[in-house]
Amino acid sequence: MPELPEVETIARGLAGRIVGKTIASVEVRLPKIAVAPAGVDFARALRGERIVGVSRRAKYAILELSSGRSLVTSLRMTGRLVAQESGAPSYRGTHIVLRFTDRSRLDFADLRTFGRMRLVEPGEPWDERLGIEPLSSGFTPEGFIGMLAGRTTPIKALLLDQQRVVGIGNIYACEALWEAGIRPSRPAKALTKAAIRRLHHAIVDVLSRAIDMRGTSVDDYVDADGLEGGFQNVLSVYGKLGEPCPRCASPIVRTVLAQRGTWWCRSCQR
DNA sequence: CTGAGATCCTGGGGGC
DNA sequence: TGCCCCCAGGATCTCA
Repeated sequence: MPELPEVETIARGLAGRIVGKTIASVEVRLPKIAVAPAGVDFARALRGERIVGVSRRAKYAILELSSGRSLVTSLRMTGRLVAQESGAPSYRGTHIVLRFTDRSRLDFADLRTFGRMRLVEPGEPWDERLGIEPLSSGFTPEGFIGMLAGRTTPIKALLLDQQRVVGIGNIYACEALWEAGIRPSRPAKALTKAAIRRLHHAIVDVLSRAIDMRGTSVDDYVDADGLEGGFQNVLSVYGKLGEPCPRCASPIVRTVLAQRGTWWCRSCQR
């Protein structure tokens, strides 16, 4: 599942591969994937656009286009955004192909077809409901304390809520809660300020380390060059049912919380 | 506002 | 071995 570190890695990789290129043609093989404003033809509108930048907001990769429009891509669970040279084979489930004037390509593949590429007009609000970026200076321990105040929601569910803090998915929610020593089911309002500070630090730490290691490849994630990340090799609890906790050696358990598999240590997460 | 549940898909795992 | 069934999971929408 591409979360913040994976999308950040993809965006950085794409920036080095496709910025400056001009779109010659667009092939839409599965129309529902390509979203455009009413009356705008996705493929036709993109033709002739030059890629002037690639960025990330939350779990979205954003191609900034020369007209001022943006191409906002969500990968959901199995989406892949890969820069390809001319003639390179496509991944299975490739639904949209951007062909550049130098004949290289940008492929969007998604086996489960939950992802989207959305063409956004200049100034069109598409991210109004997104919360704060956890790696921005605006994400402070004090602000995080205020965000959790009075909330009865299990802390893990709150971490997954993109209207609060963006970019955290199931993997990094589990890992950050383990690092902070917090039980995933704890109501947010029941956490002490000290625990919230630990969690704030753990979120920033886990996401930063995962970016340094170019993301976590547990399912389908690959970066813009088609390469796997490295953070799956240093996970502490995610997917580790029955394995010893790296901190206290108790076996890792799996429960379901907010409809998601949740791995944690009964002994040292309180 | 808040939280719960349904929805979308398909590969892969479990059961027999 | 083969086949069928069922489920995970992010974001969005509906409903209470």
